[in-house]
Amino acid sequence: MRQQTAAPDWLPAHWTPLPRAFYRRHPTAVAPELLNKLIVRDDGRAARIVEVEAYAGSEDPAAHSYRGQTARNATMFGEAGHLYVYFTYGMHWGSNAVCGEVGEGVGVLLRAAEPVAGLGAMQAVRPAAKRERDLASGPGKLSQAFGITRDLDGADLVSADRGIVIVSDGMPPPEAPVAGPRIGISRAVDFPWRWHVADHPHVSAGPRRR
DNA sequence: TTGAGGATTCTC
DNA sequence: AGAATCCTCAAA
Repeated sequence: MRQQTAAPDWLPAHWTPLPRAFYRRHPTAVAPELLNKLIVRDDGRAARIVEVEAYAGSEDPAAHSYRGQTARNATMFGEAGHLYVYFTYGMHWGSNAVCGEVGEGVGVLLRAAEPVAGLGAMQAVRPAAKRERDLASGPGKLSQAFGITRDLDGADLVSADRGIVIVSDGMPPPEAPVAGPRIGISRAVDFPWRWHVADHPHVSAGPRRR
């Protein structure tokens, strides 16, 4: 009989986890295709991904993995389709989907999403959010809205072994996603490796203008 | 052992 | 514009 990973029983019927092969490619190929996919937790929280950035390991001076594997970035060097969670600025968590082949250290940062279910639970853990579009319109906000911290580093987004998964509900990626420079980095600042859904209100505010 | 910097967010 | 806040890693 055919080997197939069973979808978790808490997942709505028409929400299909993205397969391992989806992630096992270069992050610049994966990133724009993650737009309009859904990130989902086993308590019902779900949000549509509207902004992402690719980080490409040894070819990318802005990547955490640029100088090779360390304790912090070890998950990035593992199997594609797992969640790489990092801590920064003393208080914020960032969530990435590991891509490529084992050992490459590449992935896609999930920068912003539009909540579609479990908004009450998100608001409860995002007290600073005044409006719906404040819930997950930034990498730290998205992680906080979904309760993503160090505990979930390494979670498998394909099997949903730890109650978090990325799925398709049938909506395709945008035909013309907006590409541009990544935000908040100090090296490789011109790589046009950030993509977002055009004119979407849940995209992050972007770099502070000077 | 140290300390600069950080894939940010919030409030003033 | 400035503060918050602490982990990581290279070694200035």
